[in-house]
Amino acid sequence: MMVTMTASPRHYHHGDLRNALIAATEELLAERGVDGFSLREVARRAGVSPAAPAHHFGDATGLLTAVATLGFEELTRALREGDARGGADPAARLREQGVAYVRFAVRHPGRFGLMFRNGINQDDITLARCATDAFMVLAGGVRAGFGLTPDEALSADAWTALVALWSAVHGYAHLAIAGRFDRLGGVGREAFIDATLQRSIGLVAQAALPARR
Amino acid sequence: MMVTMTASPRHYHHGDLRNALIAATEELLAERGVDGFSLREVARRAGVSPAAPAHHFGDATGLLTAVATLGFEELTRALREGDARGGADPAARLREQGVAYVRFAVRHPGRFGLMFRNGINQDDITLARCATDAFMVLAGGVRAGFGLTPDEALSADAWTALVALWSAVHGYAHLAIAGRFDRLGGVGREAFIDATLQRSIGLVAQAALPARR
DNA sequence: TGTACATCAGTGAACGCGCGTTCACTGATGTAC
DNA sequence: TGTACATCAGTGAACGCGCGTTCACTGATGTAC
Repeated sequence: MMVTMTASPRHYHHGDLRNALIAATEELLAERGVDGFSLREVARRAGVSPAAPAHHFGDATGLLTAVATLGFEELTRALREGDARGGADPAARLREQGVAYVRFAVRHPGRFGLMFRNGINQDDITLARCATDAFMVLAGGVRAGFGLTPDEALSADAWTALVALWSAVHGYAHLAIAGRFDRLGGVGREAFIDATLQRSIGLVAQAALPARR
Repeated sequence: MMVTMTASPRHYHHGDLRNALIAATEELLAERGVDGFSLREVARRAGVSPAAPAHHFGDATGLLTAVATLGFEELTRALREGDARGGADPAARLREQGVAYVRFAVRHPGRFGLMFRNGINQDDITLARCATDAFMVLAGGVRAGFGLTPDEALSADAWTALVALWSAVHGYAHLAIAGRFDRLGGVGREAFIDATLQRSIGLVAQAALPARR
C-alpha cells in the first residue's frame, strides 16, 4: 500500500512532507525491515524528489532517528496502558507491561529493530529522552513492586528484577521476530505466543518481585 | 589485525582459502558488525580477488550461512560447558548455561547478530541442524529440571520455563550488545554485567524450575 | 486592497562510490599410463 | 620414472545497480508597505 497524502498536483509545497516521509519510512520498515530502508525509496513512496528529505532531516540518519524517537514514544504509551491494565497487583502490572512490550515489538518489527540498532543517532537528545522515558515506566513498575519511592535508589534485588524482566521481554520479542518460535511446540507463531507469552513473562514478573506481605 | 594465513607468494592455490575466508568474515563481523560485512572486503582481507569467494561459497549468503553455522556449533559447545559447570543442581546448570549464552554473544556480537538475522539461508540443512542442537542443550537442561526423559513431551510448565529462560538470556545479550547497559547503575557495561548477569539469569532459572523435593 | 519581494520548500540532473556477480582466462596440481 | 592432460582454484577486468548527497535552480507563499 502506497502512502498518498494528497491528490493535489503535488508540485512544490507538499504541505506535510515531514510527516509523509515519516509515514513512508514506517511503511517501508514494516514491509522490508531495517535492512530494506533507503532514503530514495522513501522519497519515491512519498512522491517526492530524492533530495527532498535532506531539507527536513539533514540526512538519512536524521530521518531514522526521528522515526525511532516516535517509536519510543509509542512504546512508552503501550507500557503505561499495560501498567494500568495490571490493576493493583504489582506483579500483574509488571507482567502486563511486559506483554505490551512484546506486542508492540511483534506488531512493528521494523520500527522495533530500528530503535535498538546502529544507524540512528544515539546522541540525539530527544531520542535519548524518549528512550529513557520508556525505560522509566518499566523501572517504575519495579519500584512499585519493591515499595520504593521515585527518589530512592534501586536495591541490588530491584536491579536484578528490572534487568531480568527487561531482558525477558526484549529477548522474547527478538526471538519471535527472528522466527524462532515459528515451528516450536508443533504450532505456528501466533499460537505459540498465545500459549507462552503471558505465562513466561508472568513467571519472571512474579519471581522478580519480593513476596507480598 | 589482518588475517595472513601464509607468507607464500599467494598466486593461485591459496591452500586453505575456504577457512581463510571464514576467518576474515569473523574478523570483519567483530570489527564492524553484520552491517559492515561485504564480500569484497572479505576477499581483500584474505588477499584474494573479489571473485574468489564465489568459488567456495556460491555467493555472499553462502559464506554468511557457513559462518553462522560455525557460530551455532560454538554456542552449543559453550552451553554444554556451562551445563557441566553447573554441577548437580538443575537450576545452577540452567543458570550457567544462560551465563555462557550471554558471554558467547557479548564476546562475538557480530557473529551472534548474524546467527539470528536475515541474510543467511535459513533453509540450509546444516545450519538448521546446528541451530537445533544448541536449542536442544537448553531444552535438555529444562528437561532435567522437570525430571523428563528425552522422549517425553514438554509439559506446559516446562515450555514456560524454556521460553522464559531463552528469552531472558537472549534479551540480556541483545541489550548488552546494543549498549543499553553502558550507563545503568552509574557503572560501565562490564561492571554492570558482572553485577547483574548471574543474579538475574539465576533468578529466572530458579523460578522456572519446580521446587526440589 | 494591491503590489514587491524575501523566504520557504521543493525539483531533477549529476556526482562518485562500493557493491555482488559475470566472464574468459590461466597457472598449479595430481593422476593415468 | 617421465610425460600428457584433465581438473581444480584462482585472476582481474568489466558489467550494471542503487545508493546518499550536492548543486544550481524555481515555483509558491506570505508579509511589509
